[in-house]
Amino acid sequence: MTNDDNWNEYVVDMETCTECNGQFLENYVGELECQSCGIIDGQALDTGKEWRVFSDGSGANQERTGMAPTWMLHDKGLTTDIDWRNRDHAGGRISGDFAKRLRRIRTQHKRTRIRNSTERNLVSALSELNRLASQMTLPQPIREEAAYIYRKSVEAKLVRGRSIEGVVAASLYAACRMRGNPRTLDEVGLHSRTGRKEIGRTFRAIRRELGLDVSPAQPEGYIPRFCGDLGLPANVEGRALLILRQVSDTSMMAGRGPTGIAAAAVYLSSRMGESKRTQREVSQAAGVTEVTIRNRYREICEALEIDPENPTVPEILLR
DNA sequence: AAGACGAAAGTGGTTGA
DNA sequence: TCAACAACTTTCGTCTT
Repeated sequence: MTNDDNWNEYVVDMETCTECNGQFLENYVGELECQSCGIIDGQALDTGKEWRVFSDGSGANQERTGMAPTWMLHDKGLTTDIDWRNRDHAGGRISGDFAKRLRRIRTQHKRTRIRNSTERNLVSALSELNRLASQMTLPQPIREEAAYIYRKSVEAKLVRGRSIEGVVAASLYAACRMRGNPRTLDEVGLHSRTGRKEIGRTFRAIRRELGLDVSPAQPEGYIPRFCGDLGLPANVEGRALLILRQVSDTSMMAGRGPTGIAAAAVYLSSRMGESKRTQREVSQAAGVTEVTIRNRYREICEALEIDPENPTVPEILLR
C-alpha cells in the first residue's frame, strides 16, 4: 500500500454522494465536491434550457429575453441586430426597393452601435482583452471582471499616458488575483506586448486609483494549475492544499513569494506518493528556480516536522 | 548521467530616513 | 532621493543515486 492509497481514507470523512455513491471531498473553494461525478454538495446543476413556455405548452415556442448583459461587449450586449439575409419573417425573399432600403438601414444601424471614439477604443481594448485571456486560457467570469475593471479605468482616465495594452493586461492581472486564480506578472507579460514591469506599474496605479481590494496572492490559488501542468493526480493536488493549510498558520509564509511556497508544497506532496516530480520539473511549471523550491521545501518540512529525506504524510494532516 | 544540494554573487523591488 | 534590506535568481562545484 502506498502513501497515496491510504491517504484518502483519512481525508474523506464526508457522506457518500446520493447520485453515484462517490466520496465527497472539500475542494479548494471549500465546497463539498463528489470525487467521481463532480456534484457540489449533493446539488446537481441543471444544465437544461431555461426556456419557459407561455403559449400552448407544447414547447414549440422558445421564449426568452435575450442574453444576459455582459461587460465583454462594448454596449454590454444591449442592442438590436438586423439579420443580414434578405428574408422576411416567413423566410420569403425580399427584393427590389425594399431590399435596397434594408441594406441602407443595416449600414446606418452599424454606425449607431459604435457612436464615438471612446466606444471605438473600448471595442479594440475588449478584443485585445479577449485575445490575451484566450491565450492564457482564462474562464469567462475572470474576463468579465477584467472588462469591468478596464471600463472603470477608462472612466477614471487612467489610460492617459499609458498604453491600452498595458491597462488591459493590468486589468486582467488584477481580475485573476481577485478571483483567486492568480497569474504571475511574468505570465501575463509573456502573452502581452507590454512587459512585466509596465504591467506591474499600471496594476499598482489602477489598484490605488480605483481603490481595488486586491489581497496578496494566496499560494493555494496556484496549486491546481501547477498540478495540472505537471500531470499530477487529484490526490497529490488535494494533499498539497492540505500541506498549505497546515503551513499557513506558521511564520514561514511571511514575506515569501506565494509561487515559491506553492511550488514547494506541490513538490513535497508529489514526493510523499508514487507520482514524484523532480525539482526541475516543478520549477519550470511554477516559474521559480530550483533553489527557491529547495529553500521553501526545507522550511515547510521544518514547520511540519517532516523528514526532508524521506517525507511521509505526517500525523497533523490526518484526521 | 541525472538529480539534489548549498555557497556566493547579482538583480529588482520595497522601505524608511 | 538614496541607501539598506530581504527575497529571489544565477551560476557553479560537489555529492548522491
